Amino acid sequence: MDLDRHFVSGSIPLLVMKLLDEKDLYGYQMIEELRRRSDDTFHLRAGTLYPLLHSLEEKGWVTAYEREASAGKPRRYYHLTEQGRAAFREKETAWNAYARAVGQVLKGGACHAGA
Amino acid sequence: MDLDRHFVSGSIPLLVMKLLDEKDLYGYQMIEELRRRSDDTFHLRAGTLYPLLHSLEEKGWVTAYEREASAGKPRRYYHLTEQGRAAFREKETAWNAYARAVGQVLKGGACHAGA
DNA sequence: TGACATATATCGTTGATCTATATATAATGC
DNA sequence: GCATTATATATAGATCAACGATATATGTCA
Repeated sequence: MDLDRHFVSGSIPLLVMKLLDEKDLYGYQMIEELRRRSDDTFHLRAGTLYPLLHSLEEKGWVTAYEREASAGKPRRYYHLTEQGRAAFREKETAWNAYARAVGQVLKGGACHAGA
Repeated sequence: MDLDRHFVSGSIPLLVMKLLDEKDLYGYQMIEELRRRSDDTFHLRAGTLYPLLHSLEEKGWVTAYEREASAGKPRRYYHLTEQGRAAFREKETAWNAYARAVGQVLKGGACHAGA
């Protein structure tokens, strides 16, 4: 990724699965889409994405199919399975809990209001 | 850490430095404090914290001094230097940018409002 | 012809975090 | 008295996500 590479860990699958939750995409497209949606904050590397997609496929979270493009190499589209969608929801919830907790500490947790 | 260990990377130094930005603490205390402030979300491990503190010391971001406790082993307190405070502010800004970008993508970035 | 964008893919390295283990002291239980 | 647990610090080895580098093939543009 970029920015500060040390905030990244684990959130890349989350972001990629979010894109696939909306519609099928091919790899290169995900890189561009992620860059666009994050206002140029995320620069996902090909060397990071493709192995990730293969690992998602092994887990049964995505399936892949090839389709010819009007020009250039055929594109490999990825589709999020039902299992993948469930995994995504879980990851999303976990991220929200995590980000909230970090925010809470950074806010100056000295006083933490109960409920 | 815990929760989902794959959201953690890089945020531990941030959280630890946040605690030290308020006052000097010893290691064991940081573990307890972080757990408390995050409502039991963060379970920082001793094997993670102490090597981290040593690396912060090497960078000149913290200094350490020993002080006797009323009982038990003497405690090693850590103090955030001016340099450390500057580094913390930077990390905090980077985290906020990162978390915001993730949130933006998760919100359903199809339409991204300019400005 | 060479450079560049598109598009997918693999390999070796780095490095943050984890688990396991070690030390020492004080309090608690048997 | 002796074992266990909590306090407190510390190191070593393993894991694994992400990185950079590299390889491939095609199409476009100069």
